[in-house]
Amino acid sequence: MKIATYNVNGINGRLPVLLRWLEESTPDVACLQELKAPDEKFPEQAIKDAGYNAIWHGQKSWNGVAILTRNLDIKETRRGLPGDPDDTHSRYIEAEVNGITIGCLYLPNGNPAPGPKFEYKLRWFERFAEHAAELLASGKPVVLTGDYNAIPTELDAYKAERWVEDALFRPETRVAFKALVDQGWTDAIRKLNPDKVIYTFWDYFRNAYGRDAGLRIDHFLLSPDVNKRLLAAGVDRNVRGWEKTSDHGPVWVELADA
DNA sequence: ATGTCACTGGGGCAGTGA
Repeated sequence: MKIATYNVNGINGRLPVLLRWLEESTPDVACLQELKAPDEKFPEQAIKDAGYNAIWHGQKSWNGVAILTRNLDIKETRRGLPGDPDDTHSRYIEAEVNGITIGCLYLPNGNPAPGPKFEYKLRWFERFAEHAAELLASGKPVVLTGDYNAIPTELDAYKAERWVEDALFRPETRVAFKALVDQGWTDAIRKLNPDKVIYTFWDYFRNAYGRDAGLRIDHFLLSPDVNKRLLAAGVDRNVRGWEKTSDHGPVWVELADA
């Protein structure tokens, strides 16, 4: 079973890129972030024609998350992150697919930091960690994947020293990410590549992709029994080189059957 | 600081978020 995550940066603007990637990569599950579209503008028919079922949680202009499946039923278990009824951002959707609970998240960017956006990021991170702990305690197989907007370590950023003041790499963000993983999750990409420089994002400025000046901010966290099933993990970095592409590349894991 | 995208309102392009 192949599960992927992809920050599409505008699902309608990137639709040709998304459809091409789905056709070439054929993930069984695809978690999408940054739809940048309200619910009624989700390209439901094009996704269906590509062979995928979908659930989505959209929002006008910003954010927005979706889970797509190919030949698998989706049972939605949560829409929106619990813990703050005043939070209006569409940043979390969760479903049970093929016996696995899959959480698809778009963690706040948090820049500029310090400031209210960074405070929102840290609060969101806390709420997410609480929910993650509950999922872990349930004993069910769980995958939490998406754009975490968190650079875990110096290995995960080109010229990390330039990112120390940025919300993606500030100490508070790194501490929050490490505390989350330390609940008992496995960072799938890092587990299979302990020392390798692997990026999932290259910004649009200064030919970052051409220079491979990237960041690793899209992550797969696996619960212990999913971790035992982990066969492979990778980044479809070539997709970042396509025309009219997102600034993120798709990331995926391959799991053995239960 | 720089730089480049997508989206919105409103009908060109500035403002916003990333």
